[in-house]
Amino acid sequence: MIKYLILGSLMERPFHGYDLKSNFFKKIFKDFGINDGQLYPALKKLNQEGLIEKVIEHQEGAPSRHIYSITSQGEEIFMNWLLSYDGEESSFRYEFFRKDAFIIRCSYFQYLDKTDAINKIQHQLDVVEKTLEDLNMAKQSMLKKGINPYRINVLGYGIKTQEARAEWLKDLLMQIENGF
Amino acid sequence: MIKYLILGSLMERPFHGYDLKSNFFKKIFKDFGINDGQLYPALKKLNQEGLIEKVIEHQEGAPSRHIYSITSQGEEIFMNWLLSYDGEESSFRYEFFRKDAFIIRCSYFQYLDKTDAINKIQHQLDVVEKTLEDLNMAKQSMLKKGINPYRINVLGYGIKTQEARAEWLKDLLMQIENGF
DNA sequence: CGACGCATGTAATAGGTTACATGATTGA
DNA sequence: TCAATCATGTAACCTATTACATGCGTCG
Repeated sequence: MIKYLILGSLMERPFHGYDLKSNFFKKIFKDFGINDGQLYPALKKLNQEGLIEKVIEHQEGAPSRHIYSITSQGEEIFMNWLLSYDGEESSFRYEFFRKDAFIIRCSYFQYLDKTDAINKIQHQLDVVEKTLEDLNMAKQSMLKKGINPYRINVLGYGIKTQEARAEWLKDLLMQIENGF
Repeated sequence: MIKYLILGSLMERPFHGYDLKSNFFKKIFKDFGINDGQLYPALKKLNQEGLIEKVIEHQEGAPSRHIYSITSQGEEIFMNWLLSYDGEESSFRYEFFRKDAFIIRCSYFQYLDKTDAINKIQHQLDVVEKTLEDLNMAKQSMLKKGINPYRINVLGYGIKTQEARAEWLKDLLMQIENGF
């Protein structure tokens, strides 16, 4: 997946590794980073496969930058992936279950007493509301920058799911307080 | 994570591997399976760690069953995990981005022409609506069986997020048709 | 002087998927 | 007879995370 995230970024303009990390992947909203251990080997591999090419830019008094651009072969691979449906079938299987630590725990809240369960749900609600603030701020900044509408809509999807999560948590709290 | 899913199942009653796979993980709703390559080694490891113990039940004309129960040490580990907040902080980071093939593609729909984009969104909407049907049916069957309310609510969360996704997709279609 | 930002990378480990391997019974 | 169900497991692989390693410049 990181493969296509990198190719997709390079469709826009050339990037060097640190640039991708800080400008593209990270700046959209806090905590959304990519780790070095995945990024640099991936760039190396894509370069070896001929999907991206690099120019090394030497800088005085600073480390050299390896500036990557997408090749025509890379563009072709990217566009094929973009039009394909790979990985879309099993969407929901992984989406809300098996990866979401809170939701998994929630399946077992029957083993907690009422107070502990309520505390855990309330804590999650606080996390979600903080997340929503961050996402809304990120959206405002994207709107200001005139970023393309699809990307803003993707962020909008994040907001929508977090809102749904908050509503669900509130409803769950109410159910527990009323003894289900 | 699989570790706690297994321990959590064994809190309810003893299970053997195939039983877990078919009754517990799979039957809740279609396509939610666990693969052998993960389950059996995990059971072995948990047994070695003393968190679960097994009794081998020989059957005539059928393979033996390895029936696992949770130990008191396993229960302790499980309850500690249940009360902890491990993995809950970074929830949204992974949830809607980076794992969801359709959403990732959607960020790059600017590179598709309008018809292709609409087709892809419509296809996703069909998938989501099919998923919603499955989830709603699963919920009905859980209600009939009298399964504990927390678990039904978890399924309800799945339904809620898929409904939000469907609404978002419809809204996106409208935006595109109106030229954003 | 120490922390942080810039900039690159490697190594070890963890987690998960796919494919392979076996073998009996049951139903179409 | 062929496929499916029951039942266990291993091996190879891919992906991702954490930690380690280097080194200069700047700001407090």
